[in-house]
Amino acid sequence: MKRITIYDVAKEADVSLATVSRVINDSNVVREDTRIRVQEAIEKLGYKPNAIAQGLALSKTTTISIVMSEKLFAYNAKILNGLMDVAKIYNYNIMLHTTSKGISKMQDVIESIIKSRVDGVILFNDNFSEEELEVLHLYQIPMVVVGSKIEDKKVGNVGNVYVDFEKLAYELVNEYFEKGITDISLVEDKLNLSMMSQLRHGVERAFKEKGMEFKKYVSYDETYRSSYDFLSEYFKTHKPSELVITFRDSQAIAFLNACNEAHYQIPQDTQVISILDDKYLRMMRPTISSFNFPDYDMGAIAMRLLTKMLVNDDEVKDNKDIEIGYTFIQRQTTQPE
Amino acid sequence: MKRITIYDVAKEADVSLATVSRVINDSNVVREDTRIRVQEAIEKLGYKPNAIAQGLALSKTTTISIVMSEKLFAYNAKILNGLMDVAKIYNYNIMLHTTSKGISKMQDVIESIIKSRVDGVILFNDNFSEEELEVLHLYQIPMVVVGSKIEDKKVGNVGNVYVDFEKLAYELVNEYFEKGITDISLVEDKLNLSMMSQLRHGVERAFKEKGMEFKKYVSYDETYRSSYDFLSEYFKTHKPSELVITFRDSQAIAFLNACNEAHYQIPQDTQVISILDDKYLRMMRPTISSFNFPDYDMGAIAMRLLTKMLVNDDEVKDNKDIEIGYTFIQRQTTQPE
DNA sequence: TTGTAGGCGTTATCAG
DNA sequence: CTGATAACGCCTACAA
Repeated sequence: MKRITIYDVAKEADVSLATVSRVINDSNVVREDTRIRVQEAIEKLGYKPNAIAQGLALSKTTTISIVMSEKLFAYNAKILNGLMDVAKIYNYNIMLHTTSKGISKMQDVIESIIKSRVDGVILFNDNFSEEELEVLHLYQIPMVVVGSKIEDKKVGNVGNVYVDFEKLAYELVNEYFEKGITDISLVEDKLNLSMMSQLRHGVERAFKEKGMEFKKYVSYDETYRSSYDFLSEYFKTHKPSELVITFRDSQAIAFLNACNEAHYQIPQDTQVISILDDKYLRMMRPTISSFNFPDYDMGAIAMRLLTKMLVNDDEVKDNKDIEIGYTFIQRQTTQPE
Repeated sequence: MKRITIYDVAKEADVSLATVSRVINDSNVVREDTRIRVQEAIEKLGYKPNAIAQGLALSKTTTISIVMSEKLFAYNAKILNGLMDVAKIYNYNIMLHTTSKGISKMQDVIESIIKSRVDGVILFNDNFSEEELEVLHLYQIPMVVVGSKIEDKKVGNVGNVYVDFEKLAYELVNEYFEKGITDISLVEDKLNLSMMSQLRHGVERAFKEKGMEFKKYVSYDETYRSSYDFLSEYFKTHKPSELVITFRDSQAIAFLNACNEAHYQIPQDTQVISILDDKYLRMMRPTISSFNFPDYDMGAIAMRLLTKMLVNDDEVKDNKDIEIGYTFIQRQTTQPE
C-alpha cells in the first residue's frame, strides 16, 4: 500500500490540497458539503496526516521528552502515569529517554532531545547537572524538573514540581527530638543521591540547631541482599539506633528482617520509617510507617505546568515552582503519639 | 538564538549545503580539509541536525513506539530496560504510549502511531485485539509483540518474543500431580488477563488429561487489601488448597498473611507459588517460591528482533517467534523435592 | 570532490 | 470559500 498523502485525498475529493489541509485542521472557513466530500475521501483512502511533515511545516512536534534514570523506572511508575495521562489530554506524544551508567549518558540524551526538536522536556531530578540544564536552555527548550527541588537554580525559565525533602527531614527529626530521641540513623539510597543529600541536610540542620552533630549517615551497598547481610553482621556487635530512617521500602524491609533475626523488638527497641511509601510497606508484618506523596498528581501537575509554559509562558512566569505536600502515615514500626 | 540550519553552516564553512549534509552523514567522499572546516563551523554555531527534516527527507524517523498498559508500568520495568538499552545501541528513539481504561484507548494510540510514522512498534501482549494489530499491519508497520504468545495469529509479519505460560502451568500442575497433590487453586490477576487465560488453559489441560475437571480458578478484586480481606473471611469457613498459584507477588503475599492469621502453616498445610518473580518475594518470611524469567533479556531480544526486521526483513523471515525459557525458584513456601 | 535542483508532506499567505 | 505557491530543513541523484 503506497503511503497516501494529502495530494491523493485532494485528487479523490476533487479539491486542492489546501482545502484538505483545512478540513484536517478544523479550519471553519470550509463549506459544509466540500468538507463532507473531503472527509469521505479521507475515510475511503485511509489517509492519516504525516506528523513529521506537519512538524516541519509548523516547527512544532507536539511531542515532549521525558528523561529519567533507568534504575528508577519501577519506582516512578505513578509519576509517569500522571505525566502520561495529562500529556494525552493535551495531545502530546511522549518521547522516553533513559539514562544508565554504562550505556547512555545524559549528554547523549540531550543530544537526541535537541535533534528531535521536541516542544518541551520533563526531567526527573536524579541524574543531571546544572551544566546539562544549561545546554537545554541554550536551545530554548522549555523544561520542568520533577521530584525534588533544584538545588542551585542558575538557569532561568525552568519549572520545578517538587517535594521539599530537606524540610521533611528537618521536621521529622525535630519531632523525635521532642520525644527525647536523638539516636537517629539515616540510611543512604544510592539510586537517588540528590534526594538523599537534601534529606541529609535537613537532618543536619535539625541537629545543628540543638548544638549536636549528626554522625549516623549510613551507607552500604544498594541491594536488599547486601543490606540484609550487612545489618545481620552489624547487629552481632551493635544495637540499632532508636530511630532509623530509610529512603525506600527495600531498605526498611532489610532492616526489619535483620532486627527480627537479632531479636530486636520493633517499635520498642527501634523505630523505622521509610520515606517513600509503597504498597509493600503495608504487606509487611509489622507494617512500616512512611510518608504519603501524591505521586500521580505530581506527574500530572508537572505535565500541566509544562503545557502551560508551551502555550503561554508569560502566564506562568512567576508560578513555576510548585511545592507538593506530604503526610506521615503511622503504621506499626513507629510509636504512635 | 535563531534556530540554525544546514544553510548557516554551509555559509560559515563556505561550502554548499550538500557538503555539510555529507559530513553529517559520514559520507566518505568528502576531502579531509573541507570536512574539518565544516566540522568547525558546526561546532562554532552549535548546529544540530533537525531530525524532523531528516525524517521527512528519508521517510524514516528512527523512532520506535512502545505500547503498554499504564497499570503494568512498574511490573515491566526490566523488560523496558532491555528494550531501551538495545534501542539506544541502534540509535533509535523511543516513543512511549500507554493505554488505560479511562483516558486512552488502544485505538487512539494506534492513530497516533500511524501519524508519527515510526519505523516500528513493540507491543506488550496485554491490551490489544487482533483487529488492532491488523490496522497496524495494514499500514505496513513492522511490529513485535512481547510477553506472551499471540493466541490466534492471523496477521503476518509480526514478531513474538514470549514465555509459554500455558506450558509452564501445564508442567507445573503435572509435577504436583506426581506428588499426589490435586487440590490446586489458580488465582486470577486482572491486570493481565491474556496471560491468565494461558495459564488457566495449561492447568485445565493437565486436569483434563487426568480425567479431572479444574474448578478452582479464583477471582477476586485486584488490590492487595481486598485480596487480604477476602481471604481472611474465606478462611473462617474454608481450608486453603494444597497448592495455590498466584500470578503476582502481592497476591501471594496477601495469601501468606491471611494464612498466618488463620494459623495455617506454610508449606505444611498449603504451598504457594507466585508465577512472576520479584525482589519482594525474597524479603517475605517465609520467602516465596516463583519462576525466574530473564525479563531484561526478553526486552533486549524483542528490540533486537525488531531492528533486524527493519533492516532486512527477509533475513529473519522464519525466525520471528522466539520462546523465552524460565526456571523454577524453590523458596520456603513450597516443599523441596 | 563539490554544487545544483528536485522532492519529502504539510501549513500558511495571498490572490481570486 | 477555494486554489496556487512559497516556506519548513534536509537528502540525494545528477552535473560539473
